[in-house]
Amino acid sequence: MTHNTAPPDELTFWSFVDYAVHKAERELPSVNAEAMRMILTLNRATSMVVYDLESSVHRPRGWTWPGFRVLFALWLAGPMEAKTTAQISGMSRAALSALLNTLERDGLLSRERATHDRRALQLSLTEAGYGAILGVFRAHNRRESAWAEALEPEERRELVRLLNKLMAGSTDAQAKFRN
Amino acid sequence: MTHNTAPPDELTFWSFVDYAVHKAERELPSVNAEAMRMILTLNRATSMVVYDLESSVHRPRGWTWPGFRVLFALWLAGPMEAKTTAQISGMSRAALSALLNTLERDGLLSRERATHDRRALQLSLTEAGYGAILGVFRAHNRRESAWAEALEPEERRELVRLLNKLMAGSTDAQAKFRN
DNA sequence: TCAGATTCATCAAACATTTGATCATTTGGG
DNA sequence: CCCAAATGATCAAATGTTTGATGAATCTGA
Repeated sequence: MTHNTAPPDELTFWSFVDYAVHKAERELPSVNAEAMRMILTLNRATSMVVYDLESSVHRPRGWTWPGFRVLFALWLAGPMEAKTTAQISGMSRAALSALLNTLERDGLLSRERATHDRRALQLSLTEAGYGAILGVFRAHNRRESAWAEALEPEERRELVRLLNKLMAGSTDAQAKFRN
Repeated sequence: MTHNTAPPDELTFWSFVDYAVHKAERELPSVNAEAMRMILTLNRATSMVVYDLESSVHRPRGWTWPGFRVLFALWLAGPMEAKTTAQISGMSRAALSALLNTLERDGLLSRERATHDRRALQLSLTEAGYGAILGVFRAHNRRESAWAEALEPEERRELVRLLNKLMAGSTDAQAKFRN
């Protein structure tokens, strides 16, 4: 660092955003500080929400966040091919393959060869899996509600609108998507 | 599912948000759909941004997202105790311990026992680490800029404001934070 | 029809993360 | 002063993720 400004005494996960943006602006004049702040804030906010949900809802019930995502998709969209499950729950096919070992072992879902294409895999919730996702989702949604109360209804809609616009713009940005 | 509505043919990572919220509303009348939509959208948007950054910037350079976060913190805040690094880069002390093995092996940072407390660890970037983070951050920031262009300047500020408000409200929500 | 290309799933190795245990050092109270 | 409690770091085992390779089934075009 050219100008070695000491960091404030208590630098936290959250206050680091402000600190980092200002520091980067001073050190690297070419930086796009607006963009940096937006992406950094987005990541930190999401990280806090996920940490809370995972540690207060999922882990205590012996679940993981990725496991929840798979069971959630299967609960809402019904039995489907593994390829689709990977798509809509946001993971690679290889990652899902590994994850399925745990979920199947725990008796939450079943893997079956598809009849129309013997390469493909058909996934479906077991009875136990169906009962479990119902209860876990209720707890999950209660925590979501607690988070949502931080904003006014109008603000929540605006946040969703802005995030949707961000995603819609990702094609222009030539963003990389999962296969 | 009580009403077995077939999912639309092409259910994608992104379109699943809408599908899931509507379906959950029908199946589970007690659901807080607003909250569900907000958190789901937040997670998916962030996930897309992170996937793009990691796969187009970090992985091709042999870096990982968590490794970048650590080097980034160290670059901006300067040498510091490992405990602080874990705090501001958002990981547990145990996770950082494991991550340091890789980063140290790759010659990007150095671990030293702190002089004032021989239990504590002092972390600092090596010359190589300093040079590397500079280059990687530049590329990282260019991708951030591309994402940011999806929104108008005023919208970017509003998004940041809303996310900050969400975080500020997390104390009221009794959210769980990392130790 | 059949051989090459494509698609689906899994495996392997490296990496990162979680919880809970262990070990070393420091601190604080009697 | 000294021992118990607290603190900092690491380890161990289980889980999940990435990239790249492999094997099986399906498709395609000559």
